Amino acid sequence: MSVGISIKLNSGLYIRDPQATKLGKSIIKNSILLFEEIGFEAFTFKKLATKIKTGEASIYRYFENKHYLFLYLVSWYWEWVSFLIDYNTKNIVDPKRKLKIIINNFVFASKDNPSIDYVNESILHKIIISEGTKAYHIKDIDEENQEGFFLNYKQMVAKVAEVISEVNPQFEYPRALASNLFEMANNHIYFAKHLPRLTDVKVKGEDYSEVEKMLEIFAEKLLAK
Amino acid sequence: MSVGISIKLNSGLYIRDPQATKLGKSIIKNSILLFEEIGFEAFTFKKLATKIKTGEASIYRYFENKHYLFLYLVSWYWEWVSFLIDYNTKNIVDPKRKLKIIINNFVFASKDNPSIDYVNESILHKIIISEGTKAYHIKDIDEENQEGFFLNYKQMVAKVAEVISEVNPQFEYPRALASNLFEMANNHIYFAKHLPRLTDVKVKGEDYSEVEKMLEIFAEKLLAK
DNA sequence: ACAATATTGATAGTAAAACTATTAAAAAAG
DNA sequence: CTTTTTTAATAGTTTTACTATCAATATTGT
Repeated sequence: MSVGISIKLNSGLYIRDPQATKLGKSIIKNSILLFEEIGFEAFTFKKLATKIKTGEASIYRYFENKHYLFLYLVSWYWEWVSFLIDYNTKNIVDPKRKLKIIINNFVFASKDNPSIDYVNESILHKIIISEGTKAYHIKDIDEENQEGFFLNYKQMVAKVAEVISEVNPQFEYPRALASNLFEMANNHIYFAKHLPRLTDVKVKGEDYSEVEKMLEIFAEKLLAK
Repeated sequence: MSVGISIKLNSGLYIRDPQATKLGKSIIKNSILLFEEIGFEAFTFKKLATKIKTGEASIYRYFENKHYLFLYLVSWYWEWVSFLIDYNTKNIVDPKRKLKIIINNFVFASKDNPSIDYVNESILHKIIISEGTKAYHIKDIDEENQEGFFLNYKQMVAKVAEVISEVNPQFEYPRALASNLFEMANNHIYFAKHLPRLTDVKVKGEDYSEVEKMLEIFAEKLLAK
């Protein structure tokens, strides 16, 4: 039985709603796998089409190009983390505990029972860690922002910033800390794996607990009164 | 008169040393301008060749491809910031003052008298802000790291981490804080300009002083004993 | 159940990007 | 001032990024 998660994303991101058809879901599912396998640069619609045994043109009927498909997946992730935060902080009143849970969700981004079968959240998380920021480091950032393509990220940051302000209403940078904790979580998992001299934490396999601990200490020190 | 800065970069980054010839210098100079004008994705060797009135093939004699040229420029920036830190913290003993100067260099990355005429450091800084992280968010990260292509970043981070440890020897994350201050400087200038709801600071034109202040406060709180 | 409509699969084609190769002309070095 | 290196000009190949067409298949509305 599904827990009833529904991920609604800006309809400007796609031409045809991929969640509405079998082929669309296959595009989502397999693009996540393919981005992880070969990386953003080498990813092409032709390769994806071959993988899911359809024509290149069929994919173009769903997404204008690789960038929009990627942004769709990244937006999905932002929504997913938002959902996790809501789900896991439900009925918790202590803002410090809430923030700890948020940090845990930034770092692990996982949930025991999977939500939507055609999205492998764990692989999606890996993509975000290695290249998630490419979704918004683009020349057309202002036009796309105008279209509301980054609302999911902003809403998630606003949600976290609110908790931060609850922890310490005097803290002047709640949004900056929120986005920084999110970015740091991804960055330092990446650094630990690939450029270890840029960090002090170690990760072994999927064990990111040192990253989590570091973020907790950072947050605690920054929000101390 | 030049101050005598010499920027030495890993020779694996290029096929022929661009600093050694007129055309090479023109490639450096104009690629900085072109990356800034049209962005990483739209940048091609053909367009660059047209801009500097040479053939595409001539550029391929200097750099294997766009990625290596870009990495060359980003490495230049890392070296440049390292130089600025050395230059501006010379003879200063108080580590807290040193760290303030480092933060100032992360945010402004500028120097009154220009160093090398064919590199516009101010435009290079803009490129780093908008897309610098693309240099190391790549599929071949481990192979390229093996080749030493990120040593300039690592050395810069090590240098800053040392100052951080001087400020507070008990602080457990000197490298992570060093890389984070650098990344935050770029990120929050970008956010303030393009995705303002992801930060709390404002930038007006080239005035990044709010970013600087935020980083100072972050560093101070994190390093308080 | 069946006609109307929408979606797909298969094929083909164009324009630009990402290179490689060749050779004559120009520049630099000994 | 001749040998060697470097560049300019041209041409060609493969791959990417995308558009168009249309018959086959699925979906939907009654």
